[in-house]
Amino acid sequence: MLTNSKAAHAEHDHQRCIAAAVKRANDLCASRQTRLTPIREAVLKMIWQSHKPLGAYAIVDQLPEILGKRVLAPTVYRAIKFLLEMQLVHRIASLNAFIGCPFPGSKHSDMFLICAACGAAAECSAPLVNEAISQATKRTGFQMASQSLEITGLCSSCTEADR
Amino acid sequence: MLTNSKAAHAEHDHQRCIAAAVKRANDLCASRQTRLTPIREAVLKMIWQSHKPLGAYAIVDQLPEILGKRVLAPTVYRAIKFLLEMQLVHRIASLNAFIGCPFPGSKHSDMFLICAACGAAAECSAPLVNEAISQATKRTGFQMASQSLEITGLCSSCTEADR
DNA sequence: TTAATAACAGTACATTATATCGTTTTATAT
DNA sequence: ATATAAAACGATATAATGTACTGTTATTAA
Repeated sequence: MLTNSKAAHAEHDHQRCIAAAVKRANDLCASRQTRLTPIREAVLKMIWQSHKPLGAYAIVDQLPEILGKRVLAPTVYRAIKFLLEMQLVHRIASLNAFIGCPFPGSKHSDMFLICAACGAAAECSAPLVNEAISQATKRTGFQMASQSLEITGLCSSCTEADR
Repeated sequence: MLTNSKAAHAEHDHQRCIAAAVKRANDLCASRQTRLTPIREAVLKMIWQSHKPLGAYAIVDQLPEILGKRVLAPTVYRAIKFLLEMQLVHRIASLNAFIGCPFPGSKHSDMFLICAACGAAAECSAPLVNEAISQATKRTGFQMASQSLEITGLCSSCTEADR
């Protein structure tokens, strides 16, 4: 199973984590001839500041720290829209919040493991889950276009912390 | 596979469908010693008016037709909260909308098949999917508490209509 | 009947998201 | 290099969704 749950739910060099995400973003935009403008890059960095899904207005509030100037909600939403289209971030519907995608650019339907204690969310690729969903869906005659699978609970770090 | 996708996505006697849902609700509330008040019943009926997930403010707007008087948003949200707690309705996070539950009272984690064409959503129980999710989740050390699985696409009726 | 609890009415407000329009910046074609 | 078109942004306003809180009414339990 491919997963970034270790990265999301445990200690790691997060500055490097952010830098890698920005590099992937730059590469992706270059290959698609789209522009990772300063605002878009700042929003992406902001979202990657932690592994916790971040709301749009939290981005609005905190963006000056990274961007050096204040921007308004529509600007942030425009940037988010772009990042979603580039698949650089995902929207967590159950939280109205956004999280960085570790595998940008390629089509994928992963599940998200959202920790109710620490707030972190891990994107987790589970082929068998997708296979089961695909089969179950087809069997009803439904033609699937996209899926959203969000799991809430306690991540391994927070479970251990409990004991 | 248990599914109500036929009911949701095809012609059927919908008045009976609503009546059955209200009866289940009455039974459930009786057995749990909670009250299906006129407002709660009206909200439930409203949600069951179609198999399309209904937004809270759509309920506010249309409820007078069923209830005979106007109620405000907090009242509707209170009723929805109760119906959610009784598991008489589900919230579709990706739509900010609510849909009647055909199997109320019992704990279950079903997938929702949401048709982008007709708007109908079908709750669909898929044990193999849940099993796969459970396994994949456990393997990361994550302790699952709840899940939300929403599929978007075209239902069989709308697919056929395409041809 | 009274006290406690649950449900509701109403106001205000918080949060999330988008429409619109004018301006600036960037890319493209001459 | 310059004109033109397209993309991105700034700013205002407002829509849509959801909740906090206070006081009142209805229901239940003692």
